[in-house]
Amino acid sequence: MQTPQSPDMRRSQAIEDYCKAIFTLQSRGDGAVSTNALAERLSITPGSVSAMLRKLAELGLTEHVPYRGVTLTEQGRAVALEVIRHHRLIELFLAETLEMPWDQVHQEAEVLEHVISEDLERLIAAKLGDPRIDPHGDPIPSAELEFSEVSTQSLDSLEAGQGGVFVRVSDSDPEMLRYLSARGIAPGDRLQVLERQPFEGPLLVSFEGTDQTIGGQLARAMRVELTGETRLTDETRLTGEVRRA
Amino acid sequence: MQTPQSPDMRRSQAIEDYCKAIFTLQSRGDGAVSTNALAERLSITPGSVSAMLRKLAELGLTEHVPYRGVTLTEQGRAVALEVIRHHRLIELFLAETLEMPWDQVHQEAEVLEHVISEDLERLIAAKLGDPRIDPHGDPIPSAELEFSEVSTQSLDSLEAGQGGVFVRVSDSDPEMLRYLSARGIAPGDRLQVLERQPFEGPLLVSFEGTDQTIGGQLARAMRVELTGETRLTDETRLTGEVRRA
DNA sequence: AAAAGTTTTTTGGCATGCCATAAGATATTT
DNA sequence: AAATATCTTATGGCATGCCAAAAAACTTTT
Repeated sequence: MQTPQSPDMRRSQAIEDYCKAIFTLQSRGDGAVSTNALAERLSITPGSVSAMLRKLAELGLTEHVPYRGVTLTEQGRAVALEVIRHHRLIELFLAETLEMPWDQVHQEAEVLEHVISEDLERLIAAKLGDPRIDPHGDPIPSAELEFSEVSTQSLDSLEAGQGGVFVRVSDSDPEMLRYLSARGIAPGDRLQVLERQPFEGPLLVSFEGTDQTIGGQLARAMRVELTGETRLTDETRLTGEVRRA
Repeated sequence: MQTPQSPDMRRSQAIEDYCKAIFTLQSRGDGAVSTNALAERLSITPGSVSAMLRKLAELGLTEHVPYRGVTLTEQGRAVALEVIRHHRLIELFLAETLEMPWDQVHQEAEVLEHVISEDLERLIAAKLGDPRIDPHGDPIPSAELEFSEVSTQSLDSLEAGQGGVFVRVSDSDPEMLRYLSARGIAPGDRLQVLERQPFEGPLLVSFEGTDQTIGGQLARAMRVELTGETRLTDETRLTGEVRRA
């Protein structure tokens, strides 16, 4: 009576998740994505990934050189961008229209992104005024899947003296979101690293108005768009003296 | 690392669909639901249904007497009602908040009903003001899964002279919804059957203000809550003369 | 009521999607 | 080249569906 599972089986949820994960990993470390990295990201075993990569390649979504890693084709990139667009539109929609707490929208979007129709996507985008940025500060691909990639780096990678705009935090950790929110930190805030403690210690960071000590996973998850300016003198850097914006 | 498919496998989409279908069929024809009826409803083969019913029984969602049909347990009924609540809340939400066309919401809800969280359900319900009726005129189970079943019958089953309120139409057929909508007919309208043509012919039905000729599948899909009043005289019934409300 | 036919249900074999484990293959580092 | 890290290749399992054939139950005929 009707085709079994999905009408278009080139697009299961698992496949979309793989494309998304490859895309994200690809834009961090450049070049091909390793099987292991992918496995870790998706919380499955490398063996499973390996099998799936064969399928993705057959479908024309990726190019996979054995033992060398995988990259997305144009087609695969389109799949990834569409899912990411869905994800971020949904996050914003849930937060704005339904007032869902900021730290909860990701989890919900993770499922919904695979399930909404193109029509619903359009309606949501229209309702929100075709936004380009989601509540975590991530850019939202346009309907035509254009994507303005802003090159960011983790807060943890900054040197003392470097500053920029805190654009987003990995959206997958509600704990972090809650924590940052409670500390009054939000995407869009300008920041500057005042001091780095040695031995992988925390950073002293000046946000608009307040100074905060941030380290560990948090510093690694927070993404910063560099502005390049150095505003600290050698002296202040050495003493750790604080400079207000 | 993690349980394979669904975190709570007592609740896959397929399982929810079975419960919903059994519930619906059970409230139409009373008593147990036959394997075949279920198979037809779900557009799968009886063989597949048979296998699945064993699993449902193991999970405590149904009681299945071989060759005698299946009924829902309390637990199964709860699953069905929850999914139905999701479905109808989503339909209403899409129609009201996102202005999705009336004839499209069902299809979208059919998928979303299985994936929204309890939290999202609450937010949607709150946004809509905890409604009790969905856009098709179907009642929405409460958060506590109380369900006010209104006994309805198909328009086709009415005799000339009988009247009532058109409460809903099977929501699964967008064509019908479009058609009715174009004809200016909507759930909530009062109606009265003026005349039945013999040989399974169409009915002449008076809606608020206008008279319509309705037959075939349409008359069978439209559900009416009887009011019991007979407003036509013998004479008008015979002549088919129209009486306005 | 027994026999025969029809319908409904179950059984058994098979396919697909996706993941796991274990063992072997290849790269990289030392 | 040996050790280590990384990747692939079986192989197996689970969920869900299909089809075809066997079995059970109802119906009709005799």
